[in-house]
Amino acid sequence: MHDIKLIRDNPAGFDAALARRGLAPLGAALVEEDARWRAVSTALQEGLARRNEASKAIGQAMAKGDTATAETLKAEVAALKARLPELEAEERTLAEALQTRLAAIPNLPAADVPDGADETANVEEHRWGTPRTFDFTPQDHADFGPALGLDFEAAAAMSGARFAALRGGMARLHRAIAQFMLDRQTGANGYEEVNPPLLVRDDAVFGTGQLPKFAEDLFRTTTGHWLIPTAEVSLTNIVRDKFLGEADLPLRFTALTPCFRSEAGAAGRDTRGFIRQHQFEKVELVAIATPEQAAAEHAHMVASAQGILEALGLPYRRVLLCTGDMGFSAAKTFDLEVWLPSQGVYREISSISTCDDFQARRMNARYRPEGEKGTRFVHTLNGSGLAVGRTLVAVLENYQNADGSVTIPEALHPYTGGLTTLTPR
RNA sequence: GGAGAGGUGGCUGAGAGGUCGAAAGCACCGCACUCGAAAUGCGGCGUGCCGGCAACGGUACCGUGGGUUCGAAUCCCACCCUCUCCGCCA
Repeated sequence: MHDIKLIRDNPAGFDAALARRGLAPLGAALVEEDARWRAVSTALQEGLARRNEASKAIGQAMAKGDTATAETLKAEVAALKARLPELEAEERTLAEALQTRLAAIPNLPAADVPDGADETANVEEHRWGTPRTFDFTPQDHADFGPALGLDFEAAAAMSGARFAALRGGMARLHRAIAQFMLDRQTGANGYEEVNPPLLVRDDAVFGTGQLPKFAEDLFRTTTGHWLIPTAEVSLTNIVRDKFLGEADLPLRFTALTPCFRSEAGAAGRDTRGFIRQHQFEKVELVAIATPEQAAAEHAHMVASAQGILEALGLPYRRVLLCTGDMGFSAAKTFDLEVWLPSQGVYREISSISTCDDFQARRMNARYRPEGEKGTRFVHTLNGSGLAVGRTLVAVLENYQNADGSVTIPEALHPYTGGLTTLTPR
């Protein structure tokens, strides 16, 4: 959510930032709407002030037993009051309209984000690891996975497309990956483990920015709850409506949760395999920071996610997203992309964003700066550390053998109960 | 699901139609006392919005939304949440 006061002060600057995102100018229209609201709001406040003044006088007159004066004033206020409901209604309508417009505008890109229309303008910043040279043609996990316990058929029969059942060693490997990640993030990386709600209300999803614009990407229950599309929603909303002390910051949260996405806009994309599912698990990282801490937290989060890939020996690259490829709430985003030998490309496995105070405004999350009066909005950051399903795919493909088996990376051995290889049945 | 109790400032907690943005205590900040500290005393201390360079003024906010009234933290209605007991249940 944007601060109307900043737009009021510099509508041209606001439009320039929107243009970087490929959006049409809105500044002038917003400023005009804001001016109309303020005019009505001021008129309403003046009316209320007069009413309050007179009511107070009535109280004093009655205390003195001066009923005549009291009755005169009562008539006066009654007349004045006839006008107030209209003003109130108008003020509310205008305020809501302005809020609705503001709520639909994405965050503005940070200054150091490269301009661009789509992913082709993203900037590769870093590469780690050398893709393995195979002495056979590496296969797609969707082809050799089923023999190892990746059961798409059974899942399709009960749930339809974009679902899978993991069985036997495959399920164990998946669980091992998740536990390994969670242990890393709660250990040296300093994130507090959270087991959060998976069903949340409108306000929570509005707070992180998935609502109101992206309802069609989410699943909704008959009770009106939303299934979280990412634990970013649950973890970030921990601080909703809070006034934090500066000494409490930064807060770091992590959670291993299922994520649910309707994939409404992805028809036909990644229909084979385990890459894009309606339901998947992810270890999410969230940080709540002061504006001054945010950049360092972003770097720490990136390092925390990269550390997983490095420990698993999975080649990856880090990409700085351009203005046109960023999500709604993000001011600056790094994607980590893991090497998939069957496709011969790097595929997104983590997205790590700083949202400055955009989400904090939406959920009213503030802190009291030390040695300063008043309050400020916190900065929020989120990132995957990592997506478990896609990590499973990366492990399968990068560690596959000519005979259709998969060697489990050593870092996972403490979690696999002695299992070191997945062997076709 | 049934019965009951309750949601007030950072915390505890009073207030039960008017001068209540709200007592008191704790916490916090400033000043005094002190070599320093503790203790003590004095003062300050909510948030949003609008106006103002500012001092400050106005307005809204006592779970949320409506209603009654000249006037609502206080009365009425609905909803949300918390707690206790009973039932059911992983």
